[in-house]
Amino acid sequence: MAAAGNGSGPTTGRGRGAPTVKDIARVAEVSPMTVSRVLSGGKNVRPELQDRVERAIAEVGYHRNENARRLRQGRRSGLVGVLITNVGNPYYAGMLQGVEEVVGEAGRRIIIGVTNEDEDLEQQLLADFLGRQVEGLIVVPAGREPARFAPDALAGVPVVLASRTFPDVSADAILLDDIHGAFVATDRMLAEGHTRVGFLGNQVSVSTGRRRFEGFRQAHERHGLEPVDELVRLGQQDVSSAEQAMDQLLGLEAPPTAVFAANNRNSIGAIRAITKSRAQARDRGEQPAPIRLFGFDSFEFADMSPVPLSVVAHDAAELGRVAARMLFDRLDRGDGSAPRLVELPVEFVDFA
Amino acid sequence: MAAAGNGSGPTTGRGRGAPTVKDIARVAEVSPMTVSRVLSGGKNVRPELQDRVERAIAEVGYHRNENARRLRQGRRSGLVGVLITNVGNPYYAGMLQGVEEVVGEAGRRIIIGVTNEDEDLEQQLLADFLGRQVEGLIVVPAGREPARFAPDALAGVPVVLASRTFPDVSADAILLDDIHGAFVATDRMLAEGHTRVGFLGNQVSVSTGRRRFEGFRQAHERHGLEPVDELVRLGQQDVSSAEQAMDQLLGLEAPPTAVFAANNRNSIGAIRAITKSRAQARDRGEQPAPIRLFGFDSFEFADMSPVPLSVVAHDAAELGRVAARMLFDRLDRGDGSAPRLVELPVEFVDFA
DNA sequence: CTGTTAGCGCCTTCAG
DNA sequence: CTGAAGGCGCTAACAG
Repeated sequence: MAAAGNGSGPTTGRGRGAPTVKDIARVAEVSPMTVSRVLSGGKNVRPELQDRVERAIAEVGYHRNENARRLRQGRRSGLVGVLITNVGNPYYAGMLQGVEEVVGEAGRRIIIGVTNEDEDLEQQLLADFLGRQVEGLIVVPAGREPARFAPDALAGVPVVLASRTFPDVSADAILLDDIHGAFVATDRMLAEGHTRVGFLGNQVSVSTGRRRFEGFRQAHERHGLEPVDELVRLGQQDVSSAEQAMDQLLGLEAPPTAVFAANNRNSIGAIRAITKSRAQARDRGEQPAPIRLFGFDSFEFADMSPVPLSVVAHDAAELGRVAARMLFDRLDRGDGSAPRLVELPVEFVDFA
Repeated sequence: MAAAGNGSGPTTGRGRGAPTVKDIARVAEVSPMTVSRVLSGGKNVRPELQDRVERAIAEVGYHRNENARRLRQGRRSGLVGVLITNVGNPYYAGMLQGVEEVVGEAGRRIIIGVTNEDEDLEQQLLADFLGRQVEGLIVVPAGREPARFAPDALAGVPVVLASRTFPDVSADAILLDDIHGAFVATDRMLAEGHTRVGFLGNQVSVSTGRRRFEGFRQAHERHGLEPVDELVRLGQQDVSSAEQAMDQLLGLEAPPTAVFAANNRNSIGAIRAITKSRAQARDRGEQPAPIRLFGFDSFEFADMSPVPLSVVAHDAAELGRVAARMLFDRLDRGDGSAPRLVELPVEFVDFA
């Protein structure tokens, strides 16, 4: 039925804006307080009134204003702010999925912000989220400013840094076992006899970039070697720039015989470049030199790569789930305890 | 400095909870109204007071409570509720990215809900979003209940249905050109001489499933044929169930010589099954029969498929952007105008 | 330019 | 069991 009569008369009083408890009260001929009681489960309300109120609610299509409710109760919003750099990257999408699972089960919701690796935008979104009374934050930090994640800067709202962190930040963080993963991958390639190993990765100003390069370097050190400068390419954020970087490596006079791609964007770019280059070689009637490729991050279809590939595999969704659990832990316990740093294990998988 | 002295005295009065305009007013020795004026740009405030207030704000780390502000102003939340079935599917992640771009540029934020194809959960999330005063909704509907998207049910909050819709729903919708896409793909395969063409897709209770099957059927009709019942497999929602379904098709006495996969999950599952089956055939020393594969949705790595593949390509992010623009159009114009239905064009791409 | 009053929608508190 | 009063944090509307 959904009362269409909308104007004068004391029926709904719905001039503009959503109906309120007052409107319901008027229709049900009770006080706003009784409406509120019914909305909160109907304890201590006479069944008859309960009924009248419920009918009125259905009639006008009332939805309780959760924000006003929380304001009065002095509670925060029930929102968790999630800040990622890019939803298009399946790694972050997977992480978001994991966060959502845990946050959703807790009856809370996610408000998302995409920073696109822009520090100013990140700062703006943080302020926006705080203004919206988020209960906590899960952030893949874009910039090099740990200060903005200090408790003071966030009005005491807890934050979990995900995937990336800072040297001396006072916040929980969940990382992958970047150094070890990169170390083992590189070590394996060096043990196979490769001496010129390429590196495609993030800027070292990003902690994942720094840590994965560190593992790469340590493996070289173990073999009495050093990374070859001209084979190191940093800063590729998407597949096409990664492909270009790999093209450049392949075009060198002495190209690498093996490559470590420090994330899935770079792995996929490398696969594309190698595939293209091999096709061109065959067109020229040459036998293309094989390239040993090891990538950080697994991804859908990694097992179908046209180029033999090994990966440092992990579970992005699990990282998201753990991040959310760490956040809730802190919400429950209060922010007394010291910041925690968790590193998720990685696996090594070879795809023929 | 961030005032540490936190207890007695009229300095901050921050017993618990975030500081408020009153706290700032006390510290700056002005009235709350002056604080409010400064927060709103400082028009009509003496520079000296402005300064005092700004200093106080910085000192206590104040963030304006956006929810209370909006309550007073009678404005809604500045949130757009986005309901999708699964963030892990790159198609929906891409769509989310597109929505975010447009919503973010408009200075609004996204609150997300993941329905996991669960109708009850969908209904619950819709109610939650309305309670949170979302300004609009973008929904990939999970169920078969158009009623819940009627204006009455949503308290007049506008909704744009994305990717899927219902026969007689009174809401804006943005779809892909499903029927035509499936028609052309199937028509091509039939024109190549295939007569037993498999179909892997959604249940027909989902509009994309229904529409894509309809295109499949129309193409058969055009060639004087009918879809072969035993080659039609519906309801695979993920890669592994799609792979199983394709396994079954390949195991038939007369397997299909061509297959139309109606979405990316089914395409990838089919590729996996075909690849596996071909490897097994080769192991037995047999020459595997080639399979013609055409998939709806492009996806990263489609061009690197180990099985020759053609796709009905489109831009998920663009679908998201258009959905968001349609929503804002309606917010601006008011809900006077009739519901709009937009169909995004598709392209046909062959990967050797 | 500044402060006071009042009220957004809701619910805690206290009186009946 | 029910209602009236008052206030969460903020800002329009109105005084000064």
